[in-house]
Amino acid sequence: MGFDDIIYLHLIQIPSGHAVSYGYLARMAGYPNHARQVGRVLKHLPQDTSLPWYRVVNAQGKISFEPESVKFKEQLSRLQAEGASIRNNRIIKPSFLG
DNA sequence: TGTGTGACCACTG
DNA sequence: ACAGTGGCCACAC
Repeated sequence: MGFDDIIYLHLIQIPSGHAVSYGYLARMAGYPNHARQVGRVLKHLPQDTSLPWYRVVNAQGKISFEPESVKFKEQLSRLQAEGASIRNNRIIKPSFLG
């Protein structure tokens, strides 16, 4: 079980309609200070993955893609489709940030 | 071995 | 609220 696998296991625990931060997911998996590595893992997921990568945002509650990018729009629409509460480009509750 | 990079974060002014 | 800064850690050259 490598770091990536641990992250996957915790990633799939995030309930629909919720979002967590990279740092929260890292701590959740037992790796404090590894927020950047979580970002690296998600970046390398295949395009057709079934994992809920879009439920991970940064500690400010914002999507970590350029607002005009395709990925940004996909993440936003997926979150909206699940009923995540979003105000002013920020993911609000229900979510676990920090 | 050294260096630059990044889907990050906390702190500061 | 926002930008700058320093810290963080794995990975690719």
